[in-house]
Amino acid sequence: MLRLSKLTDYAVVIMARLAREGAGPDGRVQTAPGLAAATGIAEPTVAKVLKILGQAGLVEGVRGARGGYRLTRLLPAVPLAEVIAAVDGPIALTACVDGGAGACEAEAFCAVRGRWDPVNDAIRAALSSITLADLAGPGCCARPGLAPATASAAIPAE
Amino acid sequence: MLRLSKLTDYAVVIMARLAREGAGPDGRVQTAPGLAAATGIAEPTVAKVLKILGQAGLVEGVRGARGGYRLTRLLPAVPLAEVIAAVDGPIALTACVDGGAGACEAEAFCAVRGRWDPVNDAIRAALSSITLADLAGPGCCARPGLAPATASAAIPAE
DNA sequence: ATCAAATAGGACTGATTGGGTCCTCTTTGA
DNA sequence: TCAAAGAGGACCCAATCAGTCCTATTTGAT
Repeated sequence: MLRLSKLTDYAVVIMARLAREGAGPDGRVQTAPGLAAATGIAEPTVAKVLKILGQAGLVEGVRGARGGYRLTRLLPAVPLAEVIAAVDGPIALTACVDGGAGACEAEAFCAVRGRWDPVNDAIRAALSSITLADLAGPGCCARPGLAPATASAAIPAE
Repeated sequence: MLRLSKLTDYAVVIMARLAREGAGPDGRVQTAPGLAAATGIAEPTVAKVLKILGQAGLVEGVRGARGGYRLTRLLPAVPLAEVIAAVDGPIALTACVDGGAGACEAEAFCAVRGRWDPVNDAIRAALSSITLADLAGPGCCARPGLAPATASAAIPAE
């Protein structure tokens, strides 16, 4: 069904939540347990997603007491393709493309070998043109001067 | 990794092979065992894929002795999105979109609810703009007047 | 009329993948 | 010195999918 993993879905939700909580670049950090409570996602899963996002450089982890996570970029600067690549791995519809020779046993017969590249490029382009801000919607990107939202703040009706 | 299923990959290969064998609309039919031999895909799997494609109306099955399959449309008229939808199901990156209410337990918290639609549309558009002819490449679409290729015919160097 | 070839449809099984959890170590503010 | 929180890795269970097989139906050929 061409679906992406749940982890990627969670990643988008969590990053949107980080932005709403004011945990942007150089902002306050937000803890994994706090984000779990705010999003309804299980705490260990939230921690796992944040670790992955941290390795990809999409969020920054602050260790120690009073630690937590914050975004390294504002949502409009984060293309969806980057989040998917961080969580799900490289964006490629078939295993052939990056597997090189030998990955496909029907290589000698394969009539479509090497022709998936335009498809993958098209998908990548589509996912790169959409940013997390598009997914999070207005009101999710905390702007300077705005009162920081708390976890109990009402979610704006959409 | 956003990968589509192997069955979809097989479907593209098989349909490209059908075109190359001259089994286009109103053309000769090609048997499942013959296609299996020509593509290197296991015969039961070929049969399974053809059955699925037949239900979707992408190929036409002729029953009985001397039966087989033929394409219902020429490759340039078959968008890749249609093949993927036939084999893998509807193209949607998340389960939320078509599940309606109640499909997501975090619905009340979900900050990105309903915002995946533009993403799905972008993916669908990208996959609809590519036809099987693009994937099969030149030489795969048998034109009237051309000598019908046999299974042992050399595959044109690409 | 009978047989053989081939599709149609469905059921079943094994393996791969990924979601989810847990444990330990390190860091750091109180 | 302690507690809170992230970092990293290992592990287990479940869902999904690929692949196979069986049976019924159709239809041309003998």
